[in-house]
Amino acid sequence: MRDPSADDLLTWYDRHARVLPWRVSPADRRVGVMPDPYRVWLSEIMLQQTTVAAVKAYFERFTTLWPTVAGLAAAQDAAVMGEWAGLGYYARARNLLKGARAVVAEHGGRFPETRDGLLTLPGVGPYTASAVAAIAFDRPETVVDGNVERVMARVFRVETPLPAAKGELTALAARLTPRERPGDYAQAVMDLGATVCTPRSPACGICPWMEGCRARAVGVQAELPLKAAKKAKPVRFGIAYLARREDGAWLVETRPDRGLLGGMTGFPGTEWDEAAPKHAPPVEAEWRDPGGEVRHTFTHFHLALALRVAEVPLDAMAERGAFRPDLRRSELPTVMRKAFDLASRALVQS
DNA sequence: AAGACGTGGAA
DNA sequence: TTTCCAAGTCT
Repeated sequence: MRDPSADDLLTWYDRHARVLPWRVSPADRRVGVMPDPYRVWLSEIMLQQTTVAAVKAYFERFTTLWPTVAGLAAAQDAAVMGEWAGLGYYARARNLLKGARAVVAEHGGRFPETRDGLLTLPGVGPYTASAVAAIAFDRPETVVDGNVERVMARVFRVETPLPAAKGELTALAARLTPRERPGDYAQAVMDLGATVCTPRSPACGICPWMEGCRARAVGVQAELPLKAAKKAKPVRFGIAYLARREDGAWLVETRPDRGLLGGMTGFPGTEWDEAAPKHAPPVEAEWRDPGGEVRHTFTHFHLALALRVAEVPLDAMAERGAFRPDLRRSELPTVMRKAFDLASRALVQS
């Protein structure tokens, strides 16, 4: 069986490319239009382990607030973290700022144009460096994301489970990468994976690579790629304390820069642990149990978060955190939004 | 090098 | 309800 051809995929892409806010269409690229490297980089960081649907609104918001890398580099940390809230993997936002500032301070405000140069930026790994080099600068680099791994595992019928198969899949992907139109090609393989060669029930009937697909030939396409078994998530428990001052200010703190929800705004509370939490109220008050609890699942554990709520006077002195009259729900990570919602309902009724 | 690191939508 | 997983990176 002959290998799939880049030409066949590019022809398909010319007709079926998704229209995305950060993308230059194949028709426009053909006449010399190139995307803004800042927008490509920003979109790639946002898209790490995150769906296109979730990214769109954040991308529009960020590019409206900060249209250039210099603008982003000059932003306040808290403003950027607040705008990233809800998107997840908050180390990306911290590295985004570091990356923008590095581009301004160390590269004269222009993005490095090579894979190796891009790799020096914080938050840019092998995938993102290749993607920006290919898409923004038309370098013939091979992008290997989850889509490409899946497509290669099927087309070449690789039955080694991930992540062990990663190197083999990367080599196979590199073999197919063309010298011509590498930017369009990179986006084309990922579009193919996202819209045709999908994880469940791939649409082989409309696939430009159907004829060359080894998995399809023997009917195992839907079983590939194989993946190592996942570990069960433990349950962790904690208590969060939500104090609202008479003037409506909430007691919050900025979480430490490292670790879970690092750099984000949150409500003070106990550690989250598999054992029963010890009480640690951040301010003296008549704490009450609003009933119910916040349930939230992180990447590696389930959280059952009990709440304590209190109304406190204007002169209340907190041992932890600070009262924020201007706190917005939207600047909170999702687990804290859940706590905020539950506490708000409980405090309305008292 | 295996685990940490978020979230929401689909099945 | 649970599981899977989506344009990965860092340590």
